[in-house]
Amino acid sequence: MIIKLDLQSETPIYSQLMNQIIEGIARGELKPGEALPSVRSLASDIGINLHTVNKAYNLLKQEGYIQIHRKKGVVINDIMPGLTELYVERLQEQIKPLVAESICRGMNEEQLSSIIRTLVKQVKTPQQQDNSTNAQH
Amino acid sequence: MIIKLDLQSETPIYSQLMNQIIEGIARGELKPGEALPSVRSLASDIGINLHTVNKAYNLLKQEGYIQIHRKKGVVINDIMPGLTELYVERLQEQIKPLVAESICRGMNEEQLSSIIRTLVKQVKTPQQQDNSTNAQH
Amino acid sequence: MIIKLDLQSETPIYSQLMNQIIEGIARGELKPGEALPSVRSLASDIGINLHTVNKAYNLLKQEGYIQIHRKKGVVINDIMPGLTELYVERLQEQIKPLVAESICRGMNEEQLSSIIRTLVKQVKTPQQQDNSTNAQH
Amino acid sequence: MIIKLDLQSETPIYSQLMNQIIEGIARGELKPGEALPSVRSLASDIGINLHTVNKAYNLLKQEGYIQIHRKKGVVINDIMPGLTELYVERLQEQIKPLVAESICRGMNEEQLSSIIRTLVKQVKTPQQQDNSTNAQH
DNA sequence: GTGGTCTAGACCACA
DNA sequence: GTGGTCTAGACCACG
Repeated sequence: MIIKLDLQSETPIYSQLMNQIIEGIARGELKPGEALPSVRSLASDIGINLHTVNKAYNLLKQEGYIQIHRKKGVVINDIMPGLTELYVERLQEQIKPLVAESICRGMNEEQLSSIIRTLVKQVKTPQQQDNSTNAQH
Repeated sequence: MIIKLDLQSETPIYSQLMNQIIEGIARGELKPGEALPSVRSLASDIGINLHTVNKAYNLLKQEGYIQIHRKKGVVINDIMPGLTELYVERLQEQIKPLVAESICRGMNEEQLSSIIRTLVKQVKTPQQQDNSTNAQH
Repeated sequence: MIIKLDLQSETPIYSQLMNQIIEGIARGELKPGEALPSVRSLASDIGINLHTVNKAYNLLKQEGYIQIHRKKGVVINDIMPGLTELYVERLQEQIKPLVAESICRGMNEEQLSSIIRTLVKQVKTPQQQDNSTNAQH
Repeated sequence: MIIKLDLQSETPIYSQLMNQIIEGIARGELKPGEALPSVRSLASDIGINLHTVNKAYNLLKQEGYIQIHRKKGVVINDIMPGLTELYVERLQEQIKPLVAESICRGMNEEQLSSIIRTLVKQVKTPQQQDNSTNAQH
C-alpha cells in the first residue's frame, strides 16, 4: 500500500499517516490480520522519523484499529472499533462546522450528500469492489 | 447571539469562535450588514484573550465572512465567500478521513447522508426555517 | 505534592509518575479542578525529560484522570474514570498472578485481605481523613 | 496442564508463562516433585521460542519454584519459596497503585476484598477444593 | 510560557 | 530485528 504524505500540510504527519492507514482499511487494501510494516522500515520508507510512525501506530492501537502482536509485529485488528454513540456524536461535532461553512457558501443538502456519495464510492471502489457478477462501469 | 466555547477541547479557541460565528451566519442569526461586538467587548464577554478574538476576526475577514471598518467596527459581509472549486476540494479532503473512519466502523452511505441531513436541518431550523411554504422576512 | 521516583526501577518512569499522581488523587491531595505543574516545570523539578512527563500526562488524560485546559493548563478532571466492568476485569487479571504467587508462598485469604486493608488506609489516611469530630491518634 | 498465552498482551510471554505455572502450583495442579515438560517440547507445544521458555524456567528456578536437573529435567520444587518480609514489601508495592486506581474509580475496601476473595477461590477451587465439607471428585 | 509536533540518537527487553 | 523507553534540542501554535 502506498502512503502519501504532505510534509507542508498543517495536519501533523502522524495524523496523516493514521488517516492513510484507516483509508487503507476502509478501502479493503489492508485486511484484518494483515501485518503492517515495522516502525523502523515504514519510517525509513517514507522518510520520516521512527517516533512519528510510532505515535501513529500507538494511536491506531489505542483506537482499536491495530494490535501489537508479540510475534507478528503490528497487525490490523480482526474487529474494528464499534459504531458507538460517542463516536457518532464526535463525528457530528467534527462535520457540523464544515456543513455550516458550506451552507454559507451556498451549498444545499443535495450537494453535500453528493459529496458524501462521491467519497464513499471513492473509498470503496479501487480494490474492495465485489466484481463477482458486476462490472465496474 | 450566544457563543459557546469548550476550553478543554482540542480545537483552538479562535477556531471554535470562528465556527460559532459561521454557524450563526448559516443559521441566519447573524445577517449581512449586522455588526459584531468589538474585539475588546467580545473578549471580555466570553472571558478570553484579546489576541484570540483578534485572530478569529482576522481569519474571518480574510475568508470573506466579515469586514472590519475603522469606524463601523466589525460587520457581516454582504456577499458571502463563493463556492469555489478550491473550496470544494478542500472540503472533500477534510471530510474524506471522516468518511473512511465511519466506513471502518460499519457505517454505510445512507447513515452518513442521514447525519448530513440532520446537521443541515439543525443549522437551518432554529431561526431560518426551511420555508418551502413559508417565507422568512 | 511530592513525587518520588526510582530511576533504577524496572517500571518505566512515566508509569511511576502516573501512579504517583493517581495515588495523589486517591489520597485527596490532588483535588478535582486543581492544576498540575506544567510539563516543563515538573520535568525540571524531578530531573527528568519533559517528554517523559508529557507521556505520563497524555496517558492520564487518555484514561480520564486529567484534562488539558486551554487556559489553566493541566488540571485534575472533575469526574474520575468510572468503575466499568472492563476495568474490574483488567484489575482481576492484574491481581490474579499476585494472588497465586502469594498462595504458593503460604499466604491465606485473611492475610491478603489484611494487606488490602492496610493499603486502603495508607492511601486514604495522610490527608483526606475527615477529622471534623475525630482526632487522628 | 493447559497453558494459555495472549500474544497481544503487554505482559511478555515469558512472564505469562511463569504466571501460568505458578497458578498451576497454587491450584494444586502441579504438585511438588512433578516433572514439567522439557524446554524444547513445551516451546514447540505452545508454539513459542526456545529462549522464551528457557527464560521463564530460569526465573522460576531462581525464585525457588522449580529445580532443573541435568537428568530428571525440570521438576516442581518440594519446598516453595518462603513468605519473606522482602516479598511482602514487594507485593505491597505492586498492589498499591492498583488500590489507588480502584479508589479513584470509586471502589471501597469491601469491594476490593471481595475481588481478592473471588480470586483466592478461583485459584483454589478447580482441583484442590477447600474441602471443609465437600470433596471435589 | 504552554502544550504539540518532529527529529535524532541511544539503550533495553523481547522473541 | 522488533517495539518500548528515555533523552535532547528545536520549532510552532496558542493564549
